Amino acid sequence: MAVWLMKTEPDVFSIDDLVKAAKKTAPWEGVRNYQARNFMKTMEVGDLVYIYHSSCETPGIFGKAIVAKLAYPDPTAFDAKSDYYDAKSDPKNPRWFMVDVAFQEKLAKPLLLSDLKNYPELKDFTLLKRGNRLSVFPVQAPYFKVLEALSAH
DNA sequence: GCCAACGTTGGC
DNA sequence: GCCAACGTTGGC
Repeated sequence: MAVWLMKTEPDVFSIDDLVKAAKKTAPWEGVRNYQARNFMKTMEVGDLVYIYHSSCETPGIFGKAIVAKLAYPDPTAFDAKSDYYDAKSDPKNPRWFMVDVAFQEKLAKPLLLSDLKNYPELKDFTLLKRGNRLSVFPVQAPYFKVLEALSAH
């Protein structure tokens, strides 16, 4: 089982929105970055996903989800009315993909970015690396262990 | 293929 | 709102 982190702006889609979604499952639409897309294409059903809230008052990891469906074409790329529309994505050769994620849990104690920065063992964690803007990336085992330990407190 | 200009991300 | 960092675009 692989572990991932996916960012979302809670004003747009939050962990609470995932709780409220039908079957507590939602398509992770709107990713328009090739590296993030490529990571989603390698996800497997059952993989763990940390849900991170960005561009908000208190950025941090607020919950966990599970990959519920393998990557498939993101239909919003073909919808001219969507914010995520991409005229250059050909339906016959889709450019953008997404997975479905199913809610697993909200963290009793969120892992706030401001707190995570205090742990030297997370210094090289992708999330905390200078200039990191990637919205989907793998969480390596050592960092997974630290995050699990911290969220268990 | 280079690289300047531009757009986006995201913390603060 | 600011701005650093990064990705993408497009002229050459």
